[in-house]
Amino acid sequence: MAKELKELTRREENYSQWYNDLVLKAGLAENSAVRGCMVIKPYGYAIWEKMQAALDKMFKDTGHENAYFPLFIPKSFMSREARHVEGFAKECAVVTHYRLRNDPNGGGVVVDPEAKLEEELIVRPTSETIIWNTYKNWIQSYRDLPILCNQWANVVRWEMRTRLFLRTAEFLWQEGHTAHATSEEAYGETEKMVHVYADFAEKWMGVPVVIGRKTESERFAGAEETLCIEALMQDGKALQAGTSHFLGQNFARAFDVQFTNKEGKLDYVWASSWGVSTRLMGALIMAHSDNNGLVLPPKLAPIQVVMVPIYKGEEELAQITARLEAMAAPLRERGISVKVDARDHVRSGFKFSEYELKGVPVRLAMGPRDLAAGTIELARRDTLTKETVPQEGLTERIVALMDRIQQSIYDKALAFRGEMTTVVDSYDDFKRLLDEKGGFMLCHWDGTPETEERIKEETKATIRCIPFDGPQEPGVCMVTGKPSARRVLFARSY
RNA sequence: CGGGAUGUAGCGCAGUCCGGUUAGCGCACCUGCUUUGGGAGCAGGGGGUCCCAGGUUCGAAUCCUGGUAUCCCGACCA
Repeated sequence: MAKELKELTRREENYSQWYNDLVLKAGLAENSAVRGCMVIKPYGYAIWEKMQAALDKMFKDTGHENAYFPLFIPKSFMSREARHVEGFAKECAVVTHYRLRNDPNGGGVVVDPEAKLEEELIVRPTSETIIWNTYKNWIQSYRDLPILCNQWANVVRWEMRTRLFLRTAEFLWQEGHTAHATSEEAYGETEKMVHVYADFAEKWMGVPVVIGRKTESERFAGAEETLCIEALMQDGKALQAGTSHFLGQNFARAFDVQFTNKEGKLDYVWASSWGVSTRLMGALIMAHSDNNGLVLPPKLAPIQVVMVPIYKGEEELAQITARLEAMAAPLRERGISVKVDARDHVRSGFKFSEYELKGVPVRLAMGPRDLAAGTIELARRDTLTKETVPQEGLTERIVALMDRIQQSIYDKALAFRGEMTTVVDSYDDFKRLLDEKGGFMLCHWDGTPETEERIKEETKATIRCIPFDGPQEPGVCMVTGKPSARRVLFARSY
C-alpha cells in the first residue's frame, strides 16, 4: 500500500488529523489564503450541490420560496434584539471603509481614511435582522401571512479556531425565515422543519439523528425555543447537524413588524428560522468514512459507478473501453452517474485506490478475461467486497444495488449509534464512560442551568438535546439527586 | 486575548545550536524506455525573494533587533 493510504490509517490515534487528511486527499476542500476560510474544491462542491438540490426540493414541497437578502447589515440593526447581539457581537466582521488608494509612502494600497462609512456594515453572521427589517414593509394584514422564505447564502462568523467544513470563518448555508399570524403556526413551522432536516439526514445522508430541543443555555441568540438534530460521529463525539428556531415575537418587536388580525386588532408577527450548513459535509464524512477513505451514500455521490479497464496496450484499452461505454449507456438512461476512466497514464491499481478514497459507491473493472467470459468485476465501497458477475443483467443489478447500499450505510451508522448510546445513572460512571467509550449518554438532569454548567466545566460534555422520542420515565439527577422528569442526551461535541 | 511552536521549490521536510564551495531530500511535475487483474521501475530534466525590513561580518538560510503570517493548546462557536 502506498504512503498516503497508510497515513490515513492513523485515525484511532488522532481522529482530527485523520479527518483533515481525508478532506484534503479526497479533494473535497482546503484551507485558503484567508485565515479560517475554506476553498471547496470541485468534488466537494459537487456533493454540496447534491445536498442543496435535495434540500431545496424538500423546502419547495413544504411550501417555501427562495429569495435573497443583502450580505451587509447596518450596525444599528444588530443591536435591536438584545440577546441576539449578545450572542453574535463577538464574532462579527465589520466593514468600515469603502475605498482604497495608492499608498503615498510605497507601492501598495492603503485604506482611504477619507472614505470612512457613516455607519459601519456588518457582514451577516445570520440574517434575522436584515430580513425582519425587510418583512416590516411586506406585512400589513393577516392576509399577507404567512411568509415562507428561504435563502441560500454565505455567512461569516469570525471564529477563533476553525476546521474544514465543521467550523470555518465563512460558510455556505440556507436559512429559512418565516412569519406567521399565530404562535401555534410559527411553532408548527419550527417543528415541521426540524423533521425535514431529520428526513434529509437519514434518507439522503444515511446519518441517523436524534431530534430534540436545546436547553436554555444552548439556545439560539434571540430564540424562544431551539430544536435540533444531533448526529454521532465515529469517534464518539456528537455533531449538531441542523437547527430550527421558534423566535416568538422577539424580532417582530425589535423591528416593529405588526399586522392587523381578523378581529381588526394590531399584533406582532410570530416567527421561525432554521438552517443547515456546509457542516453537513463534515457530518457525512465523519459518519461513514473508513481507513480507505470516504464512503458516500449513492444518493449524494457525484459519481455513483466508476468503470476501470484492465488492459495491456492501446488496442486492448480501446476494445475494453468501448465495451464499458456500451454498458454505461443503459445505466445513464436509468439516471445513474457513471464514469469510465480510460486514463492511460495511471495504472488500474492507482485508480482503484483513488476511487475508494473518493467514496464512489460501486466500481466495475473489466479485463481481457472478463471480456472473453462475458463477466465483470463488481466492488462495493461500503463493504469493500468484490464479486465477478455476468455482464448480462448488469443494469438491473446496479439499479437495485444503489438502494441496497444506501440502506446498508444507514443501517451500519444506526447500529453504531445504538452501541454508542448508553443509559447512565451515576455521575462517576458518566465521567468514566466519557473517557473510555464516548458516544451519547442518556441521563437524568435536574433541569437547572447551574448543574448543566457544572457538568460542562468538569467533563466538557454538554446536553445535546432533550429528545422528542425516548422514555419519559422520571428519576433523579445524576449530579444533585434532585428530581428529573426524563432523561436528556449528553455528549462531548464538535 | 493569554501560553507554546513554526515560516526553506506546488506539497511535506532536513540544514539553523557551532556563519564558510554551486542550499539539499521525499512526493508531485516534464522527457524516454520497460511495465500494467490493487497506489510501477530505471534513467535524465525543470523548478528557490531560504517570510519581510534593518543590523553584525570578508562572508548570513544560519547570529542580533523589529515586524509579519500561519499552526497548536485555552476562552468562543452551526
